[in-house]
Amino acid sequence: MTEHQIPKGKFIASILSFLHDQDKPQSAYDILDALRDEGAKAPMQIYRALAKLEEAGLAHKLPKSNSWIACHSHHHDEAKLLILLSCQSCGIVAEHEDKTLQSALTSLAEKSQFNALAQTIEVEGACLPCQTKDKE
Amino acid sequence: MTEHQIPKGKFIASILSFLHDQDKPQSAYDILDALRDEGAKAPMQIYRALAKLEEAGLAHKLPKSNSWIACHSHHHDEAKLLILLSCQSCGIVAEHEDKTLQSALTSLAEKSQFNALAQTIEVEGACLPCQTKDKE
DNA sequence: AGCTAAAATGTGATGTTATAACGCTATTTA
DNA sequence: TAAATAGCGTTATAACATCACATTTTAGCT
Repeated sequence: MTEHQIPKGKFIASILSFLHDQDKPQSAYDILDALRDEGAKAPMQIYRALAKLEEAGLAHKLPKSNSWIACHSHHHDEAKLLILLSCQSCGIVAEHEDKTLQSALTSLAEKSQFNALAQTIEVEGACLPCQTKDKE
Repeated sequence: MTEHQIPKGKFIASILSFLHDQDKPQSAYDILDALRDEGAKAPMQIYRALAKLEEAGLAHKLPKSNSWIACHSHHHDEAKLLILLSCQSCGIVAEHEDKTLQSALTSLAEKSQFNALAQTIEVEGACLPCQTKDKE
């Protein structure tokens, strides 16, 4: 069981490190720009690396906002459902897993005889700081 | 409480009717092509109408596949969470609501003090016919 | 080491999805 | 009717993503 090993590839480590340094999700083109120094020239180079990172569980794509974050937790060992609470106001993303939610989804899928793959769910809303901020 | 009224707008009715006729999600550009006859010429016309339809709960965007379906159910009266089971093989999408899932998400959001907006969750996987088909 | 097959990479072109911006027209409201 | 608002048409452009194909690197073999 050798999960979470860092896949090999030219830009893998730089992307991971760049994403870790950011507190907000980055688009593939943001990443591309950040890696010009290291020789990145074309989007394909970034997308290829992101695909590997995602497969390895080391990065997550936010499906609604077409951007990526590095995985900040060590919990995804057999996780099938990752919930990303994404603040529309400030961009911060919190990663969660939730057994209840996961089993509810599993049982819904079973009832529907649907074979669900591992999922990332992006929930948009407002984080606490922004809720209070926005009331001003 | 005047939900689910059809919003006004030149292409609203045609889009809704077109989407209803399709058994699979359509991209904005698919819709544009389908509505050439009726005078549609630019993507903006379609995106504007889709935004209204979505807001009215009459159409849903699949966040992972950037495509739209008409709402096929009448259940979204106060729904905050819509689950779309989307078959990667044949493209069919089933709409579900699930109280357990919804309350699990609500309680996760509360614990995190996150103010979640109404959500559409796209779950990718394989529908029953495709599961059996793919075993051949 | 030398060979080979597979995997990874570089790169230009292209495809796909979505919005900005701005002017015009129709409708509502004062 | 004048002003304000909402809707619409249109061009251009931004933003996101993949195809296709040549080249290089790597891993496994003898």
